[in-house]
Amino acid sequence: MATVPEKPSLAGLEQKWTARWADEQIYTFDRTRRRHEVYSIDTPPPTVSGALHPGHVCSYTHTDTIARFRRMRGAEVFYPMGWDDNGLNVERRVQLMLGVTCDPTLPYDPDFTPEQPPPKRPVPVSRPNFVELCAQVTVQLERAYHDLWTTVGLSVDWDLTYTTIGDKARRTSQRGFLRLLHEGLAYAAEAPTLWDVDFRTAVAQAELQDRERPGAYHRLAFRDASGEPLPVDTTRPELLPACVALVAHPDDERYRPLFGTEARTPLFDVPVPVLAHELADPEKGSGIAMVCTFGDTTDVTWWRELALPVRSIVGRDGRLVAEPPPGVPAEGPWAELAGSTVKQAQARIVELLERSGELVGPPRPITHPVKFWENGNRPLEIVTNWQWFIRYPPKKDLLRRGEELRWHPEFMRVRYENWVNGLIGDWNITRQRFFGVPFPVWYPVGDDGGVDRSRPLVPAEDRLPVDPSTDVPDGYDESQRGRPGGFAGDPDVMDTWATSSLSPQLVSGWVDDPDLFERVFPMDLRPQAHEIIRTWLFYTIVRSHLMFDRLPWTDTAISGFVVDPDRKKLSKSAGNVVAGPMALIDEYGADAVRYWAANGRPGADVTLDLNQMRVGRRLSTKILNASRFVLSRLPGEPPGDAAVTAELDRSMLGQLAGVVADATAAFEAYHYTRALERTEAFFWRFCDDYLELVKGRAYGAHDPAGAESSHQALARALETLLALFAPFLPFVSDEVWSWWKPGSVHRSPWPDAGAIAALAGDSDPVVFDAAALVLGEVRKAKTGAQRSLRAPVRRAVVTDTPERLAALRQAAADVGDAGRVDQLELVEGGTPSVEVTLAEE
RNA sequence: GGGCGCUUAGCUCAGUCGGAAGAGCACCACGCUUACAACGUGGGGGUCGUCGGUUCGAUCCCGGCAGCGCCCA
Repeated sequence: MATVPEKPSLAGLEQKWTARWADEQIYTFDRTRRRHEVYSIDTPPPTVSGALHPGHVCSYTHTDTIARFRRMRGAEVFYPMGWDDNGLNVERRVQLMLGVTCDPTLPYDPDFTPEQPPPKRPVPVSRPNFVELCAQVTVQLERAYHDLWTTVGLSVDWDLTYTTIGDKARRTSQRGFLRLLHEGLAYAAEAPTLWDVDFRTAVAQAELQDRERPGAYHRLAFRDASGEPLPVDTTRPELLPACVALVAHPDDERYRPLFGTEARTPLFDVPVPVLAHELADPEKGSGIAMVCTFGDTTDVTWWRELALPVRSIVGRDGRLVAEPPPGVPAEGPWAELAGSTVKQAQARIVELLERSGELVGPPRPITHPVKFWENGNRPLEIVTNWQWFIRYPPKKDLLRRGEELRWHPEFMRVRYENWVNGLIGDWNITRQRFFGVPFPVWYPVGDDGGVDRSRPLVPAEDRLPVDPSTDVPDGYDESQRGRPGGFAGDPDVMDTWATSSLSPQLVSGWVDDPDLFERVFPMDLRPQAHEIIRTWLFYTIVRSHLMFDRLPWTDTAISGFVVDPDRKKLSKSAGNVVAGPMALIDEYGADAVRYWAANGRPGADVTLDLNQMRVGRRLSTKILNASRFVLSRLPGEPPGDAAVTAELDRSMLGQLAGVVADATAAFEAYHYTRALERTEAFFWRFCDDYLELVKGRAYGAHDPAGAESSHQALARALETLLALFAPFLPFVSDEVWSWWKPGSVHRSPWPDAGAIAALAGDSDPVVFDAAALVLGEVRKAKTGAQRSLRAPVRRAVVTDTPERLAALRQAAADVGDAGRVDQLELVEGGTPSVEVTLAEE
């Protein structure tokens, strides 16, 4: 029988149950189960950058409630965790924490230890040293994440944990790349590339951000074919030496006569063609624009579509290159520009133009959007560079995949469609960084010492993962590295998304565990935040489409983000420090923090609301106390065949069956918030009304049959409510479960609405409602008279319809007990009322 | 400039099929009652952003506008 603590408490439940769940392997994936029995989750690997905030807890809790529901519903849940420790975020973190910077030209120093505290000026270290430090830092940070996730009660199987920089990730990533390469879906090209001059790396379209920046139109005096002045507006006069054409709109009457003729640039006197293109905006500036290689993405489009030559002037360091572009003499103005930064070059060239009289009027200041890398500090430049690309499938195919996928909430689908429709070019997966997955590629070095990028050397798949900077291609030896007739490794690493876009393949054992892969792939659920629909979700669909011709999962649940109340409310309230997630758990308990999180619907932003956490804590306490009461009333576990005979009990169970049906349907549709709401609302009615009404009968105040009926109803209702709460409040629900049941509630079956309905039989919901209503009126009378709720009632007269009175009559004795009513009279009549006369004091 | 979402009590939010506005918190009052005073019981509190349309009837459906937020350009 139940062993109920004298004074149940929430204190220490997290440690107690976290340890026990781990010991008993409650969440361990049973890999003997077949695909149709499995529910598999493609968990977002959090970026290991060190900053944990309540937002993490929120969205991961959402997923956990779904995982727990599915597990109780009978599915074998495949729920891994991953760490995104690959890429630039980690590099930046390491540079900051340890005061080091990577210099790939340095040799490895096995004895290097970072200075403490980190020096102000970063110490250059070799690439192997740098990668080593990245690995050390991520291990530290991952431990903190692991502690938070277990304390908040995520039911992940930790044996399945992966990282995006580990061996398996590199194998998966490199194999995925090689497969696409063999099919011609990955290719290398020397192409204009968005380039961050500070971080010295290429940037993908998805990582762009427009920022409003001040600029100025400068009017430059070109000359047309007949030598007449042709003023052209530009915001980037420094790119004049890179000018390869002028364009205007085909319908622009002002410039139509010039199409097909040549103009000459000011200062440099270089001939450039005047051409027509729809993208030229007649409203913008002079209506005729310089095409430079390359000022912005429109330049790239013009350059490609109009088949223009290249005159590159900006180098990868953001400075003008030493050699002038073709057609521009090295002497003269170029000599004054070479080697200067873009900013310096602009000032200089404006001076030169003013001196030559080729600047028309003063510059006109404007504010315009400029493209930045989302992590960058200076505007992006466009440089030509050798890069690896993944070829996108046709847009219609990608859109069809978006339609196939079930989105929760539905409206998030639009963001995917908008993104696909706006795609330009292919996916550049090359990053000129250090801590990432290298391309598994070498190139032959010709006898002249030149690297031949057109004939890449690739390893067999069973050699993966390889690092071309230390490994050697088949048929060569290390002495031939960089030598004429030898080989050279590809120096770059992949974009971190090129790895994380394979997360379903990575966790499912695509490269090393075909048996597991069969059992969990394609997966069921991709939970993630909305701001990475255009990156992670999109790229994952692209990879799965190209490699498997199918969606990687059937459903995606998109979470909103946590809104900081300080930003909305008092911004300067004294001492209002935003608490970290661990501090919140310490103060309110993990169940309470989860309760707050679960109030955020899929796709909706969640306000960080400490009050909701208090409410969650109160609910948890209530569950302890109510359970203690119920269990202390049961003389033993009621026999399985004990019938529920009292109409009040059946009415309550009938309503509970409805709640179970609702909660189940809500969960199936990923509306966990609604499932919680329904459960919680019923639970409070169960406590406030049913427990009060049934108390006397359960004590045995009347006949044994009535007592037995109440015992059976109480036991069934309690176990049902604990199970309904289990996905949200895993700690307190398993605590109570352990008082009287074997095993864990989290491996127990989800309640069956049909079975509860069967127990209730042909029950009438009005019995419970009417009894609760009268009890409420009796309380109101006592409160209004400022009397104790124990105060006896001499007489209560209930007026209502014959039907409702008939229902109430079934629970009359219970109402009398609970309200201490001496005489309960039922009168048929028009206007329903309850008249209460208290006994004399 | 285009798209999406939101706007309901002081606060955080529900509101299903178009049929008399809901919960919790906060506030006020009362009550130590044998599960719970870290509690319970009850009460007050609304022009459902705004203007128009459809309808016998609109928080709900349609259109315009405003504010807030996000995504894209």
